[in-house]
Amino acid sequence: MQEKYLPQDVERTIQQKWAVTGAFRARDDDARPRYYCLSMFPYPSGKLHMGHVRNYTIGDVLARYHAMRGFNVMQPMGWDAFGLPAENAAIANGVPPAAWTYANIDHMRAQLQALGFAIDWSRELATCKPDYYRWEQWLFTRLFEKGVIYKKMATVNWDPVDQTVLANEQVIDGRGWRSGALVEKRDIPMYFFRITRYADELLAGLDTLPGWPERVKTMQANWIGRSTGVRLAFKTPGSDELLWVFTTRADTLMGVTFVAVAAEHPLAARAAAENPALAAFIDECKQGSVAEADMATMEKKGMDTGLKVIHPISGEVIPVWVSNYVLMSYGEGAVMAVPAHDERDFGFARQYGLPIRQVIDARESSGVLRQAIADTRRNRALSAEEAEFAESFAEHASEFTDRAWQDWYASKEGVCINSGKYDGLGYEAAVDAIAADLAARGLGEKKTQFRLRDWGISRQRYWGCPIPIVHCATCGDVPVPAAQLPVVLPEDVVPDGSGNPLNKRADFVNCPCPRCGKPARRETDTMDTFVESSWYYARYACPDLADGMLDARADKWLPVDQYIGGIEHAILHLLYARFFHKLMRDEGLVASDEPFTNLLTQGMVVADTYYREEASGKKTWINPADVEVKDGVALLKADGRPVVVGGTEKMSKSKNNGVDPQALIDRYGADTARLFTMFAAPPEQSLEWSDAGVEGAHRFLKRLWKTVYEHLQGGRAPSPQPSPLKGEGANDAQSAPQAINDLRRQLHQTIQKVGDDIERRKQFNTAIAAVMELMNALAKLEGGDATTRSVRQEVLEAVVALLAPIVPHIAEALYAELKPGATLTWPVVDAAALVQDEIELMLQVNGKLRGAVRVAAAADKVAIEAAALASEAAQKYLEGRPPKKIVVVPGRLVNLVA
RNA sequence: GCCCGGGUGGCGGAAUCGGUAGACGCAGCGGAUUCAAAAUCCGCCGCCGCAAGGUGUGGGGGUUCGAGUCCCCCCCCGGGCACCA
Repeated sequence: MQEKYLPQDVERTIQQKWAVTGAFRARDDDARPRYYCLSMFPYPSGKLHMGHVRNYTIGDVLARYHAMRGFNVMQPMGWDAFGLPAENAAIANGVPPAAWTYANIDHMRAQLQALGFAIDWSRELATCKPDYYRWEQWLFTRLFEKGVIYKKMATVNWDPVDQTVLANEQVIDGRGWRSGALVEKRDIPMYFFRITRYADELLAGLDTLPGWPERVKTMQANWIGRSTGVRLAFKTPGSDELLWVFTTRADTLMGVTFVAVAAEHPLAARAAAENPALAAFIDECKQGSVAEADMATMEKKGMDTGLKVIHPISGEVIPVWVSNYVLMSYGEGAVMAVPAHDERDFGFARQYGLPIRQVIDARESSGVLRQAIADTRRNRALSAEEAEFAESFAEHASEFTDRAWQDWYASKEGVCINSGKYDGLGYEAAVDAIAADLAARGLGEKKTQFRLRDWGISRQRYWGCPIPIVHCATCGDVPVPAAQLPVVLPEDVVPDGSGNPLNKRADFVNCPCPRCGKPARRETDTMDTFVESSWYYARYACPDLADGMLDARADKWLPVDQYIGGIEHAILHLLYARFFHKLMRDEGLVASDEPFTNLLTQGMVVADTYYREEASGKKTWINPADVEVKDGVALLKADGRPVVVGGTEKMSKSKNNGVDPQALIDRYGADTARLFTMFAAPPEQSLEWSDAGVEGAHRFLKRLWKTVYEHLQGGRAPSPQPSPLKGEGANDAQSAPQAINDLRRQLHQTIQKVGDDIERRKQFNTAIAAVMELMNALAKLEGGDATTRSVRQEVLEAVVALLAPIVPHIAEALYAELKPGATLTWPVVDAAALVQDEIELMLQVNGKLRGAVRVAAAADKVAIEAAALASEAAQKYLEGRPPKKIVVVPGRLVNLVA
């Protein structure tokens, strides 16, 4: 055995051994229980960043742990290879996206291999390869024929200078990222997946996923946004036409003071025909990006159309306004505005001097007021501000000050007022009564509405999976027949940033119509890259299948037992993948309803961002590795001049703040990199990157190596003894020294804890800490007698096994020295070693910690109370008076309440 | 703006079911070893205080014998918002 720990040597040797034995091959015909462990595949952006290392180490720890416990483990890897960054690189460097992508894949694969992940590389796939996307196209044509995919108009960001569609990310402050031109909204035809047809099932399915984090399920449920409300109509004077709106607050119908419609609403267009000012306003609304965040934060603007509608119950005449805060894509593209009880309506009404009518009495539900009332009841004096507020609320609520308003606007708790016959009704009763009255007049009904919209997948981009449709003047949109698939994307193209280069490729565009044979045009839009990532997990089961999308092997491996990926995918990717699984199920391709049984959402690895701004306003992002921070000033290492500090953000290509883990691996080895990332923070929490602490992880591994080396200098000791351990040369009645029994108890407690931390809690930092504590305790154990050496051997064997999922190279090398020829398996807890005779309880007096008492482990409440009362602390703090009450928490503490 | 998380020493974090706040590690300080340094080993290390003791988990209030943990209000930071992946 080498005296010194040389990670590079160890890792090279062990990795070669794994390669030779095919250690990570997942067998389709293995009868043992399977464990399909999947980490989200990376976008091949160039090199691994710390987020990848973290993600894949978590997956690897779980995969290796389960392998040690006897599971047939599959851990595959692939490449989410289509996407925008490849086109950006092409624009910047003139390299074809295909060549750039393949080069990146080769480099990143080598990095993953250097990290020693237990990946079955025989299942590797890349989504940009025709043998992968062919089946995506095949499924597309099937779904198109079924009507699950359809075509309609949709709004995109249009850069009028570059003459191209922009991604939301490419719109910065309402301008195109390259041209700087003001972005416009433009309507173009797109293909849509009818995900809304599955909305109910996607929502209900969340309840069948106990292995998913609650927060992810909540986010998805809110995203789907099922709401029951009322769809109701306002009549137009002098015509049969109806203006429909959807509302979840029909109980506030009597408080409607205006109706607001989206700029794209047909009614607005009609009014604008005779009103140039209105037409100009509608045009103005078309400026800016389509991103919802932008829509929601922009200044609310509106204009009176001059049109009037009639309130369906009161018959009142109500003005119709056009406003940019109403979205055409949600509900009916029109809302009934109740300024007293909706925040946006309220703001709008105040801005334009529209009337506000309170129709819900909800003062008790006010948070601020509730607190004030509670304080008053406790006779706490209110602050001047609170008192003033409470008073103004009580007396002048109807004056609609901004603050007072906030205290009733959104509540469903109050009862109707100022609402005629509905006065006094609560939320549900009022909605029911109003819906019934509307139904009787044919002006409304209860309706379930979803926030979720159909999934538009057309992208006006080159580097993506071609949409397999041919446009024929005679036959219309014709799906490409299965025999003619795949529609292959030419790989020799270099985009220049002005539109989709496929349009300029006659050899791609021109083709005969598959139906009538006449000359036709191929669709040049490609698919959203979320489509590829929605089914890759299934393809890993049969990546070599040449004549179908999936075969029977899919159900052998699916659903995925453990899925691991960034929290940033909590909604979109995970919802689309769940949706796709149901589409594949309904095509008979898989049997299960959900793709991922257990989900671990790792927190983001974040890092500081730095940039320099050019005169044009364009920002150049600078990698933190190239920046030096001195006395709070950030300087570029290259030129020593300052750069702007942009805040801490998710590591990303676009902000260029990824930290390259390669330096870490080169210097300390993969095991140190893995140990440190697992030790730095629990997986679900975000991790602010810093290099400090890596040394500590490396030191620990060196110490472990040295401890094993020194122990083995005296030869291997025999296997662990059965409990209870006997002392050396002692007779049967005499037990081993206390120190040895204590260490063995700690050892078996640690085995228990580490297994629980990995398997149930999925918290590896505490598992590592427990092993470190055990090693610290071992270091204090002295002596070279047979019993001591045997326990030392037992501890070291266990420590190496417990760490093996995290630091597999060093673990395997040390295990081979400790137990030649043996295979690493998970250590077994010796229950007898855990037994304790005496325990220490904390002693509190009036809830304050005042000391401790030692009692027998089996002591009952009476004995514990007696011991507590007899203690020094009790004498001192009770001053002779008997306690009023004694609280005993078994195994923990005793509290004397005086 | 809306939805979802988070906030604990100088730093990363621990405290799993309401029961010893700060495990483990980093940094720092002191010591041993060394010609010296690195490496290594030992010890100290929330804050105030000489001490006794007090105080302390973003801020304010509450429930409880007992609150980092539960409830109410507020502040700050991160993620997502449908064309970044």
